[in-house]
Amino acid sequence: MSFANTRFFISTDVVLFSIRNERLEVLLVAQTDDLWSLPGGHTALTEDLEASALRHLQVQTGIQNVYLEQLYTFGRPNRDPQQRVVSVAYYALVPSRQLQLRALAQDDELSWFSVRGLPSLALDHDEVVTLANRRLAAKLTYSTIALQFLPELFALSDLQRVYETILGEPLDKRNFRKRILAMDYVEATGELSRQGKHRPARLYRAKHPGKINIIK
Amino acid sequence: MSFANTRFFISTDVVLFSIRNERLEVLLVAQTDDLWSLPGGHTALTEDLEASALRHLQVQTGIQNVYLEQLYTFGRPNRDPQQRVVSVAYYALVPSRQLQLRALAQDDELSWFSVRGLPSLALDHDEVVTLANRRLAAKLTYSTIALQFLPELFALSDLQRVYETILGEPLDKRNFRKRILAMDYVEATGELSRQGKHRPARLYRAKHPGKINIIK
DNA sequence: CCAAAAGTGTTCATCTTACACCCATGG
DNA sequence: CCATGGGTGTAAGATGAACACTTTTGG
Repeated sequence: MSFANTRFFISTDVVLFSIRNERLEVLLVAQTDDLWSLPGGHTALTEDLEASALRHLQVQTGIQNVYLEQLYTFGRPNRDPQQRVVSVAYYALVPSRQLQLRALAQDDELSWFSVRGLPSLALDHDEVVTLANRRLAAKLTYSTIALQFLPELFALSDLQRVYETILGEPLDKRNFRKRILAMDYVEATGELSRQGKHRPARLYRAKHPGKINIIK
Repeated sequence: MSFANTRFFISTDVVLFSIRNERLEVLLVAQTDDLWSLPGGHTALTEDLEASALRHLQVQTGIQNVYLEQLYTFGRPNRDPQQRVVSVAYYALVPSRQLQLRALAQDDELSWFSVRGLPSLALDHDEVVTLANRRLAAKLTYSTIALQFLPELFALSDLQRVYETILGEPLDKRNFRKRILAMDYVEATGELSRQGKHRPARLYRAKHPGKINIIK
């Protein structure tokens, strides 16, 4: 087996999710008019895979400090007709506040799209998004991953909205709160939100921010 | 970025599990005395990743027709000190009957090891096995994956033994049977096992063999 | 007739679901 | 004082856990 014949390009691609406008949205990079792709690109020979994913995300979108998790590796021989590229796909979650700031600072080669209304995507990126979406929904129900969509301080109704948006169905407020509090992975801060013309909400914080716990 | 500098070796490695001697065991390939590795090796440029995993498994162990699932991609820059290799790891399950036949037909460069008693492994293969073991245990509880360890016809007590072996704890026979039958993914065949000096067991078969269903 | 594994139901505790009203605030 | 979202408990149903004896076979 010749060496030259067994060497591959590797790329890392990131499905960056956030919750905006009560929808689950994905950040995409414009390739041409009407063709979009996931942020990502070739990995350097000396670079860790995760570092590669974070680097491309940073360069192309300015976003840092995200929750990042490996999703799947896509390697069909002709997924890219130009050259053989194996793509190690990741997904990442950012709070909506953080992302609104960054997105506004970017030019219009970047745009958010609802996962139910994606434009044409390069290569097999639609497959990647679909898989990431399924994984996210599954993980919601048995982990504390939802907190990654929220800022440091949040109201329980904010958290409920995250679940409802991703699962696509309304949840009972009392049962939701009971369940979340019983899990014991958030704690009340004593602070109140005081926004909107209604009763202020108590603000909570994650007990172990950045850490994803598996529950039950 | 130069082309020559961004091309990687890719290998596929397989954690092949089976249940032997009431234990969860893994098939390893001898590298040297006292150093073992997972079956696997370089992927060819025109080859699909899954095909690569199956090919190395076939060549090195003679085993075919296994349940195979992608596990994780390992790409730390110095995981292999010789050269930069990114490893796409898979795990596979085979019924104990099938494997006994094949294993006996092989020479002694292959050996089964209990997951609690592994020898020294090459590279990061111990990490790979640990992750595969965790994934398998998790998947047992929410899918029909356990059936992949059994032959076409099996008794419910065989299935129970699979669960007990992987989970490492005894299960209540009545509750177990109730649960399995309620899930409705196996059906009685009417045949009996008639082996051993005790009452014969009814034999069941998977309703959708080869297909892994997510349950509940 | 003895040993060994197969087969079978009921009870109690726990968890899950459904459901409606008062509270605090801003305008 | 009105509109808006925040906050709270209980009862009924579903699910899960504990538990012991009879059956069928081979030797």
